[in-house]
Amino acid sequence: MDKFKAMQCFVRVVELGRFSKVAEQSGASKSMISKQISSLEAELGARLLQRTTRRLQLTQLGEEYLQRCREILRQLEDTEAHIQEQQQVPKGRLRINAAMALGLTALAPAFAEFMRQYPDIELDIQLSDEAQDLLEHNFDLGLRVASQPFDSGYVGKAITQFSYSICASPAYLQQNGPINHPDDLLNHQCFEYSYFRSKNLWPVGAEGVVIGGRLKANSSVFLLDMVKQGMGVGFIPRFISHPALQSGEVVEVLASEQKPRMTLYALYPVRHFAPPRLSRFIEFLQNWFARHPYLCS
Amino acid sequence: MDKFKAMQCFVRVVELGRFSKVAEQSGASKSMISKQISSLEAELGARLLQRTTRRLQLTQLGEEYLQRCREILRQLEDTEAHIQEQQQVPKGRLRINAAMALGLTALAPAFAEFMRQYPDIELDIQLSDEAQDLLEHNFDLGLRVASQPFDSGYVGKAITQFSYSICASPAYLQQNGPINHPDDLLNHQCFEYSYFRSKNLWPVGAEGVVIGGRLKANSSVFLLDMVKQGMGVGFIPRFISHPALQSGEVVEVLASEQKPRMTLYALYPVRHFAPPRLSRFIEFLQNWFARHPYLCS
DNA sequence: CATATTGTTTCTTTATTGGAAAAAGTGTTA
DNA sequence: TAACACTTTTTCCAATAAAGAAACAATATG
Repeated sequence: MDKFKAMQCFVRVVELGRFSKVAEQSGASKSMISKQISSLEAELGARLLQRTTRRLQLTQLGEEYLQRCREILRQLEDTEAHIQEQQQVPKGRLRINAAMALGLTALAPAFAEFMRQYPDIELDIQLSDEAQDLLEHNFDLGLRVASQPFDSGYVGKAITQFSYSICASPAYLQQNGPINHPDDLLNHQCFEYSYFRSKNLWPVGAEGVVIGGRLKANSSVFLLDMVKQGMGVGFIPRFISHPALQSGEVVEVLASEQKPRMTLYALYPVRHFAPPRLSRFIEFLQNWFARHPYLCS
Repeated sequence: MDKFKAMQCFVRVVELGRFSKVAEQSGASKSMISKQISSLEAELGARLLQRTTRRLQLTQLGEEYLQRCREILRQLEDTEAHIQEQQQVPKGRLRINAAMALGLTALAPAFAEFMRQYPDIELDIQLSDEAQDLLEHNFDLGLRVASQPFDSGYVGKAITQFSYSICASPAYLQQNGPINHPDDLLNHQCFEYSYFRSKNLWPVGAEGVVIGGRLKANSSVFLLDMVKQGMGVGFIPRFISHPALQSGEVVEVLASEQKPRMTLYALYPVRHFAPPRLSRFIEFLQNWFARHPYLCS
């Protein structure tokens, strides 16, 4: 039996509260988790968890063991991070959670270049629209645009800022008339983005414009596509619209108006020693976005 | 790979200085040790030991890793000892080194009873005439009659005291005359015991008697056998002669003379938490000898 | 330069791990 | 009280990894 794995498993079970959750989350089978815990108990000669099919309860011994397991595992992690620190070539696995739209657009080329630059680091990228709990899902890193405040226990590091662009297709503008002033938006089909805090208030011009239109969606990528098809005007993050703007498929209007910016944050659990692969990745991202300023302008 | 085992192996290799020594000592094959170290290095991505066929040398990284390994392993041991502490039934393995003569005589029935009393504890008994280095040979406990001072880093706990007996066979005494006074020994075949510090000076009577005879051997068990066969007189630890005295095969002479005593010590490495099975064993031995005082009288 | 010693590699055997599915347990609900 | 929904545990089989023997390679020593 691999005792460290078993200990890790035990800690995880306590954290998530159910065997099956640990199983699906760690990509192992339920039986495996059960066996790990059982063999740990057998080796110690003590029951760690009092379990019914409905409830898991730490025994007194389990409680004590848990504390010590955590300490030992932390120390092991620190040790390995410390060794890695002194190596030229970082290696290991990074499990990253990122916002879907980011992953599909701005981050993809950055990830690709990172993989070229660090051939010994494996990536496990999970894109999701909802911000996932990093600890629960065992992520090393989350990449999120700042909206919700960070949980304590996490470090949030600003990576870059993104700007928005107001886009329409040339054909649409031809048909529906130009947009030269924020107030012009009132006469246009403006798409609403579901996750936008201010809903149908676009923060452009002095005090914003309350837009109206027939389309509302929860995906900026989807909205951009509708813009391309000439269905209306979108308030689209520049990192999404950038390629389409370059190719001329869509054009930007009200470019000189002040629009809010959003900040991309890297979130990761606080630790004694962050594994070097993680520090490197964050540095890399900051550099990468510094070298690709058009996404922010 | 079982990282825990590998770390243990690594520490051991550094302690013993050679792969092959660890192999034979731990009962594994050389290839196993080699693989353990290699896979540990592979996982860390760093070389721990610079090795030629003649010399092992810790790399700088290896040195640091070693420290941390030791710390982690110690903590793990403490944790398990602490858990065991709270269990009713101690379990595990005890690797014990004992003096050959002790094991063959006094200790054998004690071990047997211990095994009956603690069915979940395995024993690995290594009898040897030379006192072995406990750490090097990975013993949990050494049972030695006090002679050499204890190394620092070890705890020595007195278990019991043994007395000596001066023995001869009835037939021998019949032929060679009785022994009623220490000086009578001068006219008898007295056996010399090689490991005796004072060699041919028997510490009996006021200032001892310088004995003479034709037989010298390094085993009291062997000497007793020669006594049984009527070849002469032996200065024999009582725990060895006891059964023969009981059966009448040999008789004791000069029983009322003062003779030195020797102390049986349990030696074990100092640790934060001694595993309960070890504490129990030592307690057990003390009790056992308290219940069998005839060995000491 | 031969030799003895030691770590590594290779190959085969053996033991262990891991997963799918069935079974058993447990609290809830009809 | 019985059916149920949801868990953990067990069982069995396949895949994987560990372990050992022996041949191999490397290197200080005399």
